[in-house]
Amino acid sequence: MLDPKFLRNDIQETANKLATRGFVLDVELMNQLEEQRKTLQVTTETLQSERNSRSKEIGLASKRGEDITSLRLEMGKLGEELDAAKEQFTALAEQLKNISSAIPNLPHESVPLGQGEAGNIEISTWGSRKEFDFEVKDHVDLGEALGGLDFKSAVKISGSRFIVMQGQIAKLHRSLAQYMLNLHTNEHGYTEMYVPLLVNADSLFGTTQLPKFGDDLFNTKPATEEGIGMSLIPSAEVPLTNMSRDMIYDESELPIKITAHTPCFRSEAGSYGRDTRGLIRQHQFDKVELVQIVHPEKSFEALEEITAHAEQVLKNLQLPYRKVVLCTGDMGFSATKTYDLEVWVPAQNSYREISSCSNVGDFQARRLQARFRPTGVKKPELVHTLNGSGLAVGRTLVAVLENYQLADGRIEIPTVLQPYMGGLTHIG
RNA sequence: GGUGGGGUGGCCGAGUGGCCGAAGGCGCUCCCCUGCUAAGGGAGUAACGGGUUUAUAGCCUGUUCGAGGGUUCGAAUCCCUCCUCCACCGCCA
Repeated sequence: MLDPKFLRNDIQETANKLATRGFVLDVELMNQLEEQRKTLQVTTETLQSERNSRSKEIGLASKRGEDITSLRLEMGKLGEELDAAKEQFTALAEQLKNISSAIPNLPHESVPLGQGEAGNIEISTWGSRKEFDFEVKDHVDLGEALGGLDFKSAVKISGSRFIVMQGQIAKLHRSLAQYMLNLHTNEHGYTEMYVPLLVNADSLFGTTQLPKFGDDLFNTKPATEEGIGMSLIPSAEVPLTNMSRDMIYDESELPIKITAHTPCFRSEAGSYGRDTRGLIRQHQFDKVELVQIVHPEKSFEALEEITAHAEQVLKNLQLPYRKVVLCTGDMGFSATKTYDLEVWVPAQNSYREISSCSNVGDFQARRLQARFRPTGVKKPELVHTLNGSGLAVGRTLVAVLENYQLADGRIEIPTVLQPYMGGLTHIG
C-alpha cells in the first residue's frame, strides 16, 4: 500500500513513477473519487458529530427529569440521514481501498528504467565456469541415472511439477538447507524460526499476495462457515514478515533478522509450458528465507547486506553466479528495489534465478501496521521490511548436480557439504 | 469436541447504558529535590483517519475497548455469530 498522501497530493508524479513499471494509474478517476470521498466523509462526520452532541443533551435532559419524547423523534430523522450517508461513504471507501490495494510500490530512484527482463542490468559476476571436456548432462538425466530424482513417482502420487527424491540426493538436498540455515544463523546474525505453512487471509494481505495474486496460491477448503480457508505459503516471507504485524517495536530492537527453512507452494498459474522439465519450476519446493525488519533510514543498506548473505552461500558452494539489479518493469509488486542472483546452469548454458532480494520499504509495513517508536519521540513510525532467498534449495540442488558432475555421471560433493553427508566426497 | 472464565491504552489492570477515550499502577518524557547512586515530589503521556493549514504545529471533528452484526436518541457496558487465550474433562502424535 502506498502512502495515501502520494495519491492525493502528488498524484501526477506518482502516476509517472508507476508508469516506469508499466502500471497505468487513472489519475482522473482517482481525483474524482478522492473529491467525492472528501465531501462524503465531511458530511457523514458532521452528522455523526451532531448525533453525538444531541444524544448527550438527551442524556442530560432525562437526568433532569424532563420529557424527551420529542427530542427522540427528531433524532430518528437524523439517524436515517446518517445511515444513508454512511452507506454511501463505506461503499466509496471500499472502492478506493480496492483500487489502492492493487497499486504496486514505487521504484527507488536508483532502479534502472526498463520494460522486461531485458532491461535488467548485470552488476557483477562471480566464480569461474568449469570447462567440461565431455558433454554435460542436465540435472534430470544425472539425477535419474543415479536413482535420486524420481519424476515418475511424483506424477503418480501428485501430478506434474512435483518431485520424489531418494537416497543420497534426498540427503544432499537436506544438507543444502541445513548448511544455509547454519550459515545464516551462525555467521550472519539471523534467528532461526519454525513457522506455520498454512496462513490466513490477513497475513496474505499483509505481504501483498492478496488481493491481486490469489491465483498463484494453493488454498485449503473453507475452514469456517464464512468460507475463509487458509492458504499454503508461497514463501516463508509470509509468516516471517507477518511476525511484525500490529507491532510497535522499540527502536533498540531493530534490526530484526529472522530466517526459516520451509517448503513453498505455488500454483504457477500462467506459466504453462515454461520450465516443464526438471526441478526449476515446481509446485512445491524448499527455500531458506531471510527477512529483516529495519529502521527506515537503514533499508537500502540492509538490502546490500541481505544480498551479500545470499551471495555468501553461492560463494561457499563455489557456484558461479551473477548479480542483477531488476529494472522498473521487471520488479515484483511490492519492491522498491530488487537484486536477483542467478546461478550458472551448465546444461542450459545460462544463468538462472536462484535468489531474489528486495527492499520493500514501508509498503508492506503500512498494511501490517508494523511500526517502531523512535527513541525520545512520541509518534510511532512505519518500519521497512526486506526479504531475500538465501537460497532456493531445489534450484541450488540443480546447480550443484550440474556444476559438480563428472564424466562418468557421478557428482562431486562441495567441500562445505561433506560434513553434512557423513564425509562422503561423491555421489554415485 | 464439552464445560466454565477471560480478551480494555506501550505494558498491567479497574470499569454492567450517558458525567468513560476510559480509574489506578508500571514504563516513558520534562521539571524539582538530592555530595554520587538509590529513593522522593510535581506535571505530561493511546492509536488511526478527515477538515483547515506552508506545517508530521495549532484548532475543529470522526473512528477505535478481540472481529463482525444487532438493540438504543445514546454501547467498553445489553443481545447474536465468529476468532482467540486460560482452566478442567475427553481425544490424540
